[in-house]
Amino acid sequence: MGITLKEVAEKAGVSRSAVSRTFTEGASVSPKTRQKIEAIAKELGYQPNALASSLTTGRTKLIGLVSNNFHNPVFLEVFDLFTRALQDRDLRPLLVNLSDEIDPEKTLTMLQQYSVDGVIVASSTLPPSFAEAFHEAGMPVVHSFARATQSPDVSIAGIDNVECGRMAAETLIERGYTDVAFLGGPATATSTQDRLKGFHKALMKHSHVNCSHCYASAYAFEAGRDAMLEQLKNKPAQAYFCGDDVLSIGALSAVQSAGLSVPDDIGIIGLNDMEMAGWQNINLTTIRQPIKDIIASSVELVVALLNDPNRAVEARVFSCQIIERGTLQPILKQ
Amino acid sequence: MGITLKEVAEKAGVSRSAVSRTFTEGASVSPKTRQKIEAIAKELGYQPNALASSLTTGRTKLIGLVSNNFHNPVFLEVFDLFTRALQDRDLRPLLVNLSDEIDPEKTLTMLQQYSVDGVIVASSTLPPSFAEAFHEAGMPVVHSFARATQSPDVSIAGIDNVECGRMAAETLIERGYTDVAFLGGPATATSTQDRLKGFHKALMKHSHVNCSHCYASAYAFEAGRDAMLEQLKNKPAQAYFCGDDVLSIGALSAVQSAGLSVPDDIGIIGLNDMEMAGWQNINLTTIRQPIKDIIASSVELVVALLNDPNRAVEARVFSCQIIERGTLQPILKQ
DNA sequence: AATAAGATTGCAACCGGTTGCAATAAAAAA
DNA sequence: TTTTTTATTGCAACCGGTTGCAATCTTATT
Repeated sequence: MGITLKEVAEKAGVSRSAVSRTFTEGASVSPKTRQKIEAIAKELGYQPNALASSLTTGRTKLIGLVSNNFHNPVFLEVFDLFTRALQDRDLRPLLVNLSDEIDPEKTLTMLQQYSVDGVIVASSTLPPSFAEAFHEAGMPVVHSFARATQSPDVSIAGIDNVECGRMAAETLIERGYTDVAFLGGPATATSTQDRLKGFHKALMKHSHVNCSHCYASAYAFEAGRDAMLEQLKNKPAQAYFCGDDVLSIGALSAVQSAGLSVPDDIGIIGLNDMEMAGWQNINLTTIRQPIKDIIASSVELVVALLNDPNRAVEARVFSCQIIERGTLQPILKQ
Repeated sequence: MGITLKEVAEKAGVSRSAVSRTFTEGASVSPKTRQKIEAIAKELGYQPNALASSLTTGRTKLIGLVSNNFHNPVFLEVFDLFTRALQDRDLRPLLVNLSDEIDPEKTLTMLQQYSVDGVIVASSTLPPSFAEAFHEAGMPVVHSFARATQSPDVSIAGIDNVECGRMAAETLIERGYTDVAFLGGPATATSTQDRLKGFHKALMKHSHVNCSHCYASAYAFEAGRDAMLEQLKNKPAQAYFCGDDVLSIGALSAVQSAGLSVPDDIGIIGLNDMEMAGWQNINLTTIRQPIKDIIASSVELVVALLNDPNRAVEARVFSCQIIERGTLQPILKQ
């Protein structure tokens, strides 16, 4: 389809090596020949074939971007940030939609066939074994939004979900709620488990506070709405820490459907601080996860990893912050 | 990094050709040798290198998925559907985030360097020239959500935006509104222009109806909100046809902030029927664009195009449908 | 001007596959 | 059993580049 090295070389009256070197950073070519070659290349519209060169250089500049949540609006932000960060470093995201996959096997072979330079697993719901499978196959991997562990088996970038659970609990206590609940995401997700753990642990110290929990089937609007509707059938808690913002919005909608008001009847606090949380008709009090930093860090890590395959596995954990909006009672005056 | 053809061939005591043929659909290998080779390949963990083979076959199975709107939630649905449809056909989406690019040049060379088999431009705001640039470079291209023309220069799949404008206008008239407006997306987008055109044209026939229009700077929440806030400073219209759903939600939020109610004080009708439009706390009356069909069609088209490069350029135009929810006055009794 | 040091260049082999062609083997027909 | 026909296989060239090495050309040094 395109012009090849050989054609340029012939027209320029030089060897193929010369042309190759002209397009290779730091290779030895005299200014004179480089100029001649560049002129002819431009004239012919020559573009070096990245795939062919990857054969010898061993670099494709392809990064597998693997995710499984295409129903949570926060992931649009995630994809935006990832694609830009990768493009800025001259890397190309090969997007993999895992929606129905459980097994890393198929994805792994595909990524191997395309010799991606590295893989980023962007998900808080996939089990650690998923990223580990890539890692064991010898690929540079970063698991973004993964469980924060001191010594993970693959490099991770994310937040300490236990700590987030604690923050949520203390925020609710501060507001004077005495009957609170955790409305988590999928029970199997590490993020859900950790948030619940931190939430419980912090509430232990406050024996006067009643605490319960339940799960939504996914980090998605309908799941949150359904879970909250279920809660409303019996006696609901005074305030809910929801697994994430989209769940919160689902829950919010359920509460409103029931003719109750937020925060007067029921309080809600989310997690993520996605763009929508700040929309004035949602106005969700939430815990901000520093998505930008996590993603910048993830890309940085995967690049470092592919430059030095023996680099130690590393965990980058970012702290979160409460964003006060309108879905919790105001703080109690002491 | 990986096991190569040669290693498998040596261990199996056959030629490299034999191994290659074993992994090539429809190639001639005896069942006996195929079995032997497959066993050894599995044992060694051999994966054929897709990029190397692309050199001779001329097929990479890579499809450039080019978009510029990572702030409109409907595009999460779009990416979900595209990635799945492509994966189902054993194609890989190479995602390109155009957010800041105006010029197709850089993207074009990148896609050429990676020898993508085809390109899908998913955007209703990019000018037609963008997709045309790829087309002129000889790539199979489909422009999804493009302006519907009888004879486009590149294949397209989308809706007839003029017709949508008409539908919106007639819907508003049916409800008895006599002072209506179009709150469009970016004025430069063909989708905006066409929707306005159809809207105007339909209203021409109803001289008793007053009609105006304005533009939001992007298909995004804040843009819609800002535009509506601007409207509210003066005397706003009775009902607005908003450029799309996310603009509608922004507008909705502005109306509510102003202490007005929808649909009692101001009516709103959107376009797209994205998932969120159906959320019970949004409940937006809108025009459904058959995203699924458009995307399925786009992928079908690009596949057809790459199987037969001489295939005629084709336009696939889908019709839309009003989805009644709660942001317009009920229909007038005759 | 002669020599040494440094730059530039082309050759040829290689990256990991595919494929036309001719040679060989197996199956079918005579 | 011999001859045809058909299936399988390996050889070698090729896809579009890169790179170590040795040859050649420049430039600097003495």
